[in-house]
Amino acid sequence: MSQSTKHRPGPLAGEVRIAASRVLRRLRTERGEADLPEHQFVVLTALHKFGPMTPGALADLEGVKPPSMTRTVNALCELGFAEKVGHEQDRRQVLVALTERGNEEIKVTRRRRDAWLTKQLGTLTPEERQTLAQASELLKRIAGQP
Amino acid sequence: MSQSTKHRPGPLAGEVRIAASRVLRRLRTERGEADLPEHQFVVLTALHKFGPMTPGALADLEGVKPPSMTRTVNALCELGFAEKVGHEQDRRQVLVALTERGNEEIKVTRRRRDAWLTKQLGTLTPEERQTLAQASELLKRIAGQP
DNA sequence: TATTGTTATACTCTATAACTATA
DNA sequence: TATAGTTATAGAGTATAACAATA
Repeated sequence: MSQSTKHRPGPLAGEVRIAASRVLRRLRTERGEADLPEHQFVVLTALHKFGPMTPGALADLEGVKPPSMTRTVNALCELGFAEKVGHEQDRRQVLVALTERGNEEIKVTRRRRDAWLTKQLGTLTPEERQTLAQASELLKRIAGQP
Repeated sequence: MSQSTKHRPGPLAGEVRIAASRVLRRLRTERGEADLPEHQFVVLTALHKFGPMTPGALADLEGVKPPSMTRTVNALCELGFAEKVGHEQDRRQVLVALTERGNEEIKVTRRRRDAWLTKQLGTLTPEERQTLAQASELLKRIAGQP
């Protein structure tokens, strides 16, 4: 396939999808036995990023139904990584907040997961790393905030 | 965070991981109702790429245990996307092969999944697309073949 | 005896439907 | 009556252990 072909949006889409899939697959492979399940970990990172949220808002954000999020939140609470706080105005609602232990867990897990990728990136030239930094910005822009 | 900081392997690893995660999450969101479950689809693509394989080899490749792969392969066979063929030399083994319908399914699914990403890439400049093309190559190199 | 694949069984995560408490 | 969250129950997908067939 020619270079110019790969720069057209259609063919490039396949290239980007494959590249992203393979990197994430490798990152998953490098996942430690002690790591939290992914669906629990992403809730911790959401709480870290947006602050305390209701289970309903977390369910919407993660694209699961409320009963599933109830389970996930309960598991995180039992592990001591999150806690439920009553909403002050609306007593139907519950706010889920990150605990100090949860915050620490995020940091440790990220370090462990990124170890392999960091090593690989170290084998690239500074120019290649710059290309990846720019590409990361573009991809995040395309994908939107969440 | 400064530009130079992001170009160091450690911080860059986080950026790359986040960017890849978000793009794949959006792609999953855009997934059609008619699409095969991911674990079935990746088996079809493996058969497309490597040709007929045993269930055991597929299990190793996808990182699941043999009983799980038996289930997945059976589902694909019932859908008519794959078929089992007896091994000629070693009659303990079974070869799983892609059918013509399975081949067609791969093409259709890929087109559907990449539609959203293609549209997003169309909003970028040619230079930005070139950056993404180069980055895709780098990421595939880092991640290795599978 | 070792290997390949399957069956039996249990656990996890998800969903839909029904229920409780509050607005 | 509507909304937020939970509980009850069922459906996928995966794993471990035990089994059958073949080498």
